Amino acid sequence: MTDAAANAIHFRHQNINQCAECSLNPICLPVAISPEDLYQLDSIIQRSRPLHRGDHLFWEESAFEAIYAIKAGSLKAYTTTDAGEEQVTGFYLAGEVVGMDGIHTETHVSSAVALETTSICEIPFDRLQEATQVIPGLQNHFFKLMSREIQADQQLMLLLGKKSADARVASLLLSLGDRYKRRRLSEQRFRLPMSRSDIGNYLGLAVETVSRIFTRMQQQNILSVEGKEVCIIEREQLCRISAGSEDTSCKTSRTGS
Amino acid sequence: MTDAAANAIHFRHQNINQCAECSLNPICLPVAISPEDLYQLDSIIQRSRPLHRGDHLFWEESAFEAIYAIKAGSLKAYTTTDAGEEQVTGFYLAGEVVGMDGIHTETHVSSAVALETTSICEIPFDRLQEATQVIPGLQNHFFKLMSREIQADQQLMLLLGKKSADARVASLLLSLGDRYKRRRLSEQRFRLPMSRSDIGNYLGLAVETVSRIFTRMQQQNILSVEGKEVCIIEREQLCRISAGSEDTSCKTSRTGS
DNA sequence: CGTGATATTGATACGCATCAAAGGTAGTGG
DNA sequence: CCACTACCTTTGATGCGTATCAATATCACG
Repeated sequence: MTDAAANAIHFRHQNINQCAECSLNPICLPVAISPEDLYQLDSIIQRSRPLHRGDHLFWEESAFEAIYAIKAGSLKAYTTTDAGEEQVTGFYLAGEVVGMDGIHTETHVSSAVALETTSICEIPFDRLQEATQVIPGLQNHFFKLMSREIQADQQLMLLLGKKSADARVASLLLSLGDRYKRRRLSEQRFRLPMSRSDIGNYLGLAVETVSRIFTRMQQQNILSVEGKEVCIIEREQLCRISAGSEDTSCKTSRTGS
Repeated sequence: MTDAAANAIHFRHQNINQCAECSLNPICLPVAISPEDLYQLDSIIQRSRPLHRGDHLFWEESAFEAIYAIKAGSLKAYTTTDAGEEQVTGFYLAGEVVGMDGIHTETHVSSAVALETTSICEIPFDRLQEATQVIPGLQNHFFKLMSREIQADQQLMLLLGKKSADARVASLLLSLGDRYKRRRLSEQRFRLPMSRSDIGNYLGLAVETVSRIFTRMQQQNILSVEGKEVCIIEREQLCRISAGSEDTSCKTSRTGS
């Protein structure tokens, strides 16, 4: 056992176990871990930094050293193309884990930047790996986290490859709703932490297109949008649009394989 | 060859260790594992099935039980949208590992089908997890494999979200070349295992568009295409097209994997 | 209250999908 | 071996969806 770990155990009686008390406990990394093991996990987590809007958590091409759980706030991740433009690869909300892209090359292939004031739990990867060898459920849980990232990415690929602009926006809104719901927040009424430009970039659309779709959906009483505040009025309809089966200006099947 | 490696192979002659003798050894799962551990890994791998063109390795929504290393041949993975169309999410060549999408939900979220006659090494996931607790480098290597999948997906997202049709096709060709190169095959001249329709689906393009781009690039002497046989003549140019800027300088070999 | 960033709205242009049809290729059975 | 079918690929003509350009309008913030 390392000195640091020994220290951590020494401190555990004086220091509160933040993981155990964190409201995100059921959806973050510590899920399904016994209380004793939770102490150990807690001990390797660093919680130094509060980021402000625009601050970077890590940069593309920087050395990969840790993964990061979001305690509060939100981030966007993006890569830079050879031509110098940025492509937003994901939005990360409280309770979600970011930075797993760098494991392979030991260098981050994306940058992560705070969209608002954001608190981070930093988990050094080498320490985490040691912990996975000891704490029973942790390795599997971490595998699942990575697998979820893969699933999410594949959903986005599908969206970018096949769906219309309206379907893309609808999908994003539904996804955000789902994720807020996991945190016991309202699924229908929430605040978009990112700009229209970020949304467009993420969805492969021009800003103007995103804006137009928001206003059109508002006119059709599917949404209510006031700046960054969104309220989903007709969830059913949004699902239908997201799935591609729209009745207004409907186009049926495209590219039948 | 090192003495250790020589010994290992000698030792193996009594109990055949296919992993040790596999030509894909340096790029597949067993990379960076000691000969003794390799033997243990080998023991949990099942090599029963040779797939024929069109045979499925696993189906979407089937239970997740194993991951699969490709010994020879190639696969495509795809998901099915709510509307019933398929979206190709990836092509997998010899030496690559497929099926990691299912870990999270314990159910596959994509199907995998052979593009040609294909040999598979099946690795039961529960056995693999046990092995990662014992074999030092294996857990890390597996993390890296998953991370590589995430990186590849993000490259594709970038491609689908930002790039022109020509850039998409160029990127795919360069990626395939890179991957063949890893296997010590020609980077410039290879056979496309998938149909034009698969390519179009994967890249978010119509079949006709893919076809047109192939012919145009052939006219410009960038490629030579004869059916499924492709030869990259002007790699530099292809890089430039892939990067999106028709005349800025080409970077060195793109990762792509 | 001014100043730059962000968001909306309209007009036009262009890339790619779609439709249509011919040309190739592989696989099958007479 | 050839003929035949079914599928895959290529090529051309046309239209739609979304980007782009341009001009306000609105918000954030010192």
